[in-house]
Amino acid sequence: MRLVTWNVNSLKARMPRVEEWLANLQPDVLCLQETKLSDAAFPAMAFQALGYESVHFGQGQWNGVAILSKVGIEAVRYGFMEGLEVGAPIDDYVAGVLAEARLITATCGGVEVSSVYVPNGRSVDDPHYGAKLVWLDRLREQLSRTTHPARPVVVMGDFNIAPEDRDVWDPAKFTGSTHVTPEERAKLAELEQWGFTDAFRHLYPQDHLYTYWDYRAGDFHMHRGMRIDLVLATAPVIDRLTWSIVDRNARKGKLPSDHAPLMIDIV
DNA sequence: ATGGTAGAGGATCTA
Repeated sequence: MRLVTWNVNSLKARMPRVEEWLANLQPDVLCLQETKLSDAAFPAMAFQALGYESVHFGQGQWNGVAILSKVGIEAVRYGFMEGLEVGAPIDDYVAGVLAEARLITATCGGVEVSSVYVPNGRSVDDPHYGAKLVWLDRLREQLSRTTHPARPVVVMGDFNIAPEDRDVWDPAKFTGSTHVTPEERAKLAELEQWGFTDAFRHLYPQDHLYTYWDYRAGDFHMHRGMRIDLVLATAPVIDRLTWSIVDRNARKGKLPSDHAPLMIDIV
């Protein structure tokens, strides 16, 4: 079974690349982030023609997450449940971020899959940064309420967090920035303490392995990237894990996303 | 010189 996560940075702009890539790689499950589409505009029929069922949680203009599957889509949940309370007290701004289209969950082929687009945070002195930390608390609480680490669970997507300094091309360049702060990394660590393993890192300990490269200044060709797209998987999935890869070829060529697809295969 | 590009929408905001 092949599962993939890909921040496409506008599915409208990326659809030709996504269709070509799907036909070539044939994953069983594809999680998308940043579709930037309303649900009405989501091209479910085009994906159906390629053999995929799909569910989408969109809001137009920004955000938007989806799950495509060839192995069924059951028990779909859109965003967060009511009644979650962990994390700092929230104001209207944080509540607004929590309500955005950044999380969709479904069961595909017996695996509980979530496609996540974690808030960027912008800068550490921006309200968006606080909202990012609360968002990660809510994700953990929802998982603890709705599932269990003894079950096959995968949370994959754009976490907008580099787990370690070696997950950015030059740690010195990121001093004082979001994506690398101890607070963000602590939220990731709490998810791992609950029962997740970083599947790609579990297989590949090497440095200089990235999933995102800024469009600007030729960063991709200069190997100036960040590993901020992750597959978090529980032990029943890690036990079945055979390999993982970042498809850098999808970052090349005409009109690429700034993120590459991250894939895992499980037996 | 705090730069650069891409995508939203149609002036700037977001990443």
